[in-house]
Amino acid sequence: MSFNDRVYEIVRQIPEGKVLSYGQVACMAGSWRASRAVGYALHRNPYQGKVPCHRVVFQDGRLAKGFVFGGSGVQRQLLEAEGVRFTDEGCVDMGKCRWNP
DNA sequence: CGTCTGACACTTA
DNA sequence: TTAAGTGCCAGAC
Repeated sequence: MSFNDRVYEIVRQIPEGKVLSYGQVACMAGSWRASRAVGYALHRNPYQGKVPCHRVVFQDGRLAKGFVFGGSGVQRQLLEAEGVRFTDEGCVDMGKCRWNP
């Protein structure tokens, strides 16, 4: 079990309508500073389709600039379809949609 | 094996 | 408040 696998397992457990920040995932994985590693792990995303990487956003609730799996616009569409609230600024309502068990 | 880069987060100026 | 700098982990060269 590596840090990378831990990240996948955590992201995969995110319920619909909820999102997580890179820092949050990194903290659950063991190191809150490994936010970069989290982003890179999702970038490779070997479990694409099983791991909802679109539910992982910035700490502010904003989406990545140049996403790889289809574009940030697609990510917003996916999140909206799951019930995630978006502001006019294109940010997710972390106050209500942040998955915090 | 050493070095650089990258879907970030946090601190300080 | 905004901007810049620093630190972390994993992968690629």
